[in-house]
Amino acid sequence: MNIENAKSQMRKGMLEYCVLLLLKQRPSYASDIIQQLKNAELLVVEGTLYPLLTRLKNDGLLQYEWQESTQGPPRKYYALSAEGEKFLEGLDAAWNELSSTINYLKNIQLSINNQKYLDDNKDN
Amino acid sequence: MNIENAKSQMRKGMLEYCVLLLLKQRPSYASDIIQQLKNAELLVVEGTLYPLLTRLKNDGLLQYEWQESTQGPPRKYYALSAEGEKFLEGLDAAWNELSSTINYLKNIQLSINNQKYLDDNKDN
DNA sequence: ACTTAGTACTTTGTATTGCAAGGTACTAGT
DNA sequence: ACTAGTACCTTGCAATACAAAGTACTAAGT
Repeated sequence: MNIENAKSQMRKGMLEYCVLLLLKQRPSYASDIIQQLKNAELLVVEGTLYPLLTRLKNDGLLQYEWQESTQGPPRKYYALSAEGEKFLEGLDAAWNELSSTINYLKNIQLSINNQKYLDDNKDN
Repeated sequence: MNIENAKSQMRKGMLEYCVLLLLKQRPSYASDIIQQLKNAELLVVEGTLYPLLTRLKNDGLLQYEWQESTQGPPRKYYALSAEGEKFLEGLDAAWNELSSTINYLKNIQLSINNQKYLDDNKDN
């Protein structure tokens, strides 16, 4: 068990949210997204991102259009669809829920828990 | 693609963190943990939790001891090991990172991004 | 024209993990 | 015995992050 694997698991699911957040702000192509996430200190590799983008597109949450580049092959610029925007609102809600759950768990007062522990076991 | 699956993916990895947070506060057995997470609005089922606890124990992050119950079969009370406490500190750091990454992505100013977008494409 | 380097997109195979469903076992009350 | 309640465990499946390897296009140097 290493902490890297745990972090990778934490990223799971969050990545989808992060990518949609980025694309809400402006259309981007894959390598650009990877760079932006790197700026936000979230490391993602191609083998993760490309299947994710394809999946989101197949689910109707994203659209793309090809754009020429002066620096190499053409790029697929992805952007949120209307459905994608709605979906993102759902993820916002999910994130807020999860975030407050964890803050709740981090902040439970020891005294309260100890009291509950005593109550639960008073008949033993 | 439904939002429920997305939420489930978000929970992935977080669950491990939540369970360790709970166990840091007091030793608990599986059904108790499920109930506590329910109170925190995080739904978890047996088929998820038991393998997780076993895994954490095999990795040396948890210990357990059997305790008699007046209400049924004996219970396995799990508690953090010393190694588990260290690991939890690592997860705390990972959570803080992820949390600030997402807040960063949520708060990027549109104006800044639009400017960058124009810069990136000024030669097209 | 050929080669090399850089950029971009794609696919395959593996490991991890959440979850539904079904199973085992212990205790207490009828 | 039998039933209900509680607790623990296992199996099989689906979703997904990631490493690694592959394809294709452009531009620059020879």
